[in-house]
Amino acid sequence: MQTAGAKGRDQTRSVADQLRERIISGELAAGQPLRQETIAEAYGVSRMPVREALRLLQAEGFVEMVRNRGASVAAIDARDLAEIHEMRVLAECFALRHAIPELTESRIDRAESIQGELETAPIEAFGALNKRFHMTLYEACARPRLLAHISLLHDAADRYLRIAIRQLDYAVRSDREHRELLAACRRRDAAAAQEILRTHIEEAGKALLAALPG
Amino acid sequence: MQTAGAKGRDQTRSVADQLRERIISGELAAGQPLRQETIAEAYGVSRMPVREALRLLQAEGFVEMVRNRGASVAAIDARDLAEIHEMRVLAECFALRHAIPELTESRIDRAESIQGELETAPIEAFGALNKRFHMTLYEACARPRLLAHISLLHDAADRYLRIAIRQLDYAVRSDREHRELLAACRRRDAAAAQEILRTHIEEAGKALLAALPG
DNA sequence: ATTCTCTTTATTGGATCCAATTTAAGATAT
DNA sequence: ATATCTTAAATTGGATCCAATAAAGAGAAT
Repeated sequence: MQTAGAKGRDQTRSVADQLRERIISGELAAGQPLRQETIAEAYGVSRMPVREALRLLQAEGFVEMVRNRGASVAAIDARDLAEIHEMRVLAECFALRHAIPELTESRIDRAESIQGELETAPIEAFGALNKRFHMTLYEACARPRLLAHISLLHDAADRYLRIAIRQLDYAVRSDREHRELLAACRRRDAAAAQEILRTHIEEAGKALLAALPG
Repeated sequence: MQTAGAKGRDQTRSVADQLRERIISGELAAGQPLRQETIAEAYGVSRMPVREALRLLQAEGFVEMVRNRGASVAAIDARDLAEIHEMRVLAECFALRHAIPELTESRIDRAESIQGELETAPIEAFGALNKRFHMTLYEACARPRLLAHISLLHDAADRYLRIAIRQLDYAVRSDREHRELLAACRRRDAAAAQEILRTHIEEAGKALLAALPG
């Protein structure tokens, strides 16, 4: 009998994925120390895959490591939040511009279906589904490096989202903007789509900032 | 007595830095397998810091890892080269736009001094000095996430640079464009500076593409 | 000769062990 | 009572050991 589902294959990746999710979800708060032994026990593995997972998450910017002093959950602040959304606007508008000429109806249908889920799913699923909606459209641009970059920015943004999500009536407007974006995509109207996306991301940033304590 | 200078502190970082440099320099060719034991012996450390270093470089995109089959130097191709330079234009023009209002004369002087070195230094130093020149200007924008992103893109681009650098009379034009960029910065002319930077990066991409075998 | 299978070998992934460093606590002096 | 020095506990970094997997090679059957 296995312990926590970490076993079976690629423990490093497994531990990294679970830790990342717990950091994004806010279960592990910013600044909280991440003791190797504790994590190892919790997942039923040795300290080694934990060490590699922490190293990986450090490279992704979710944890900070200090030599001989261990790892902790990376800090968050308003400045970083603003920067993430600036970078999202830049990268995602560019991706969308190049995706639109390559968009198939079937891909737009898939995005619309995800948007359908998004509108009925519980609020905890918002971050992941929202990311899938956006990525589904962008993937048509066929730029792996750019897509990986955007994916990371979404994960980074989701840390703030989970903090703010409760007092947020943001979801309603977000849904409307997603529908507008899909319509522009169906028309293959790159200029309009880009403009909708830009304000969509900027407004998301502002809403999160307003909900951020401090 | 120590072996290869890897000891002393933070072996993982040390090994990662040296491997990264050897990949960028082209000493380690694309696709070449990276055997843990071999690298460990070469640097006089055990396999463990090597494993963590490889994991780090994987996250940075310089090596590819397949479960139970080991690591190899990441592939390069024309498509990736083009993507890197697209992303550079996007990120660096944005960084420069926000840096220019914050530029001090002393910072511009520092960039000019680096450009001076660049024009006399041996060709092997071009990549590193070129990066320092650009980063010195951008740092004024005070956006750590963006700067880290740009830094990584420069390293990725340098892999192609080292391949092409020999048959390249690119350096002369690059120097002229750097001088023009500095002049625009001194005038605090954001629009002109951005335009110079955009063509500067685009032309670099084209020159590298032309020199790429295949 | 070729292909398939079995065995051997090389190599990675994970666990445990040891050393070095940092943090915390406790004793002592002022 | 406070500050400082000494010592002990906790924790990380690195090395070695063992197990699991995949590549390579030898041998047999067609």
